[in-house]
Amino acid sequence: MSKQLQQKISSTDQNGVSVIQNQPHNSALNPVPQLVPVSPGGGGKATPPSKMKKSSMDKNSDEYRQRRERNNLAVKKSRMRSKQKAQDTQQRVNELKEENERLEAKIKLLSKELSVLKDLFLEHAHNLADNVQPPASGGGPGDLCNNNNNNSGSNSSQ
Amino acid sequence: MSKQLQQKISSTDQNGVSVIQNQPHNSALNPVPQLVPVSPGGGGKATPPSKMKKSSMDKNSDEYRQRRERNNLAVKKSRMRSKQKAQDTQQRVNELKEENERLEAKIKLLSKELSVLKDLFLEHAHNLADNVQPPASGGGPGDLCNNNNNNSGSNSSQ
DNA sequence: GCTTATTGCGCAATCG
DNA sequence: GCGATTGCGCAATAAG
Repeated sequence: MSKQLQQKISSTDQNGVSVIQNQPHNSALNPVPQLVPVSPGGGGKATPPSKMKKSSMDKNSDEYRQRRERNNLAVKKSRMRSKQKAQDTQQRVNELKEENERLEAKIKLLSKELSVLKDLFLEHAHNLADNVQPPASGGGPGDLCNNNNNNSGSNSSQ
Repeated sequence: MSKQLQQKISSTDQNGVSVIQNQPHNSALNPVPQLVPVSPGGGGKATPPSKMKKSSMDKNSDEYRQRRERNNLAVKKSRMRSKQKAQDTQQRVNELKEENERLEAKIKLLSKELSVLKDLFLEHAHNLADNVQPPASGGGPGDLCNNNNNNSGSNSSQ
C-alpha cells in the first residue's frame, strides 16, 4: 500500500508502446506479420531516456516470454485471491448481521423478563404496604410462586 | 453478472494481437516510430474469423480512439467504485463487530440483573413460607414455592 | 443500435 | 532475481 507516483510513472506508456503478441511457443498459426520493434540492443532508438536494461527486453527473447507468462500467472493468482477476499468480507458482513439480530432478540427477551420480575416486585411491595395480604384482585399477578418458567426457552445456547 | 465463457472468448487474444499505442491526440513527444499494424480494414488480415465489424475497427480512426478513451474512463470509474465498495464493506465489518460487542456486554449485564432479582425473589418466598405459613405438620415439605430454583445462579448463557 | 458499466486479461512498474 | 501487487489499456459482454 504505497503507490502514488506509479500513476505518473506508469504513464510512461504514453510515450512508450506496448505490443502484445501472445504466443508462448506453439506457433502453429502465426497470422501476425511480426510487428515488433526489434530494436533492443541495436542501435538507433528514439526513446528519450533510453534504458535498454538487458537483452531480456527483447520481445522475441525466449526469456522475455517466460517472464511474461510467469507474471501473467502471478497476476491471475493475485486477482483471484483479491476477489476471494472481497467475497469473504461480504460473507462476514452477513454473518455478523445475523448474529446481531440474534443478540438483539435475546436482549429483548431478557429485558422483558426483567420487566416482569420488577413489576412483580412492585406489586408485592404494594401489597405489603397496604395490608398484609389483600385477596389478589383481578389483573395483578399476585402469585409469587409462578414466575420463573417463562425463561425455559430462553437458554438457547449462544 | 454472468460471465463464464468470456474467458475462452477473451482468449481470442491468443491468436489475435493487441497493440497499445497510447496517444490520444497530444503528441508532443513521439519517440516511437509508429509501429502500429495499420492493417485494419485494409490488407489481408490473417486473423481466423475475421470480423471486421465496421470502420470503427480502424485503429487509426478518430472515432475508434474516442471510443477507446471513453471506455478507458468508464473502466477507471468502475474500478474506483469497486474499490470503494470493498472498502465500505470492510468498514461495515468493523462496525458490526463493535456493535456485536456492545450487545454482548448488554446481554451480560441484563443476565446478571435478572439473576439478582430471581435470587431476591427466592429469598423472599422462603421468608414468606417460613413465617406466614405455620410449619405444616408432618415431615413433608410444606414449602409450596420451591421447586425449580436450582438455576438461580446459573444464567450462564453461551 | 447506440452508450456506458463490468469483467477477464496482458503488460509494465513497483514492491517485498 | 522472483513472485505479488497495482495502475492501466484493450476487447468482449452485459446492462441501460
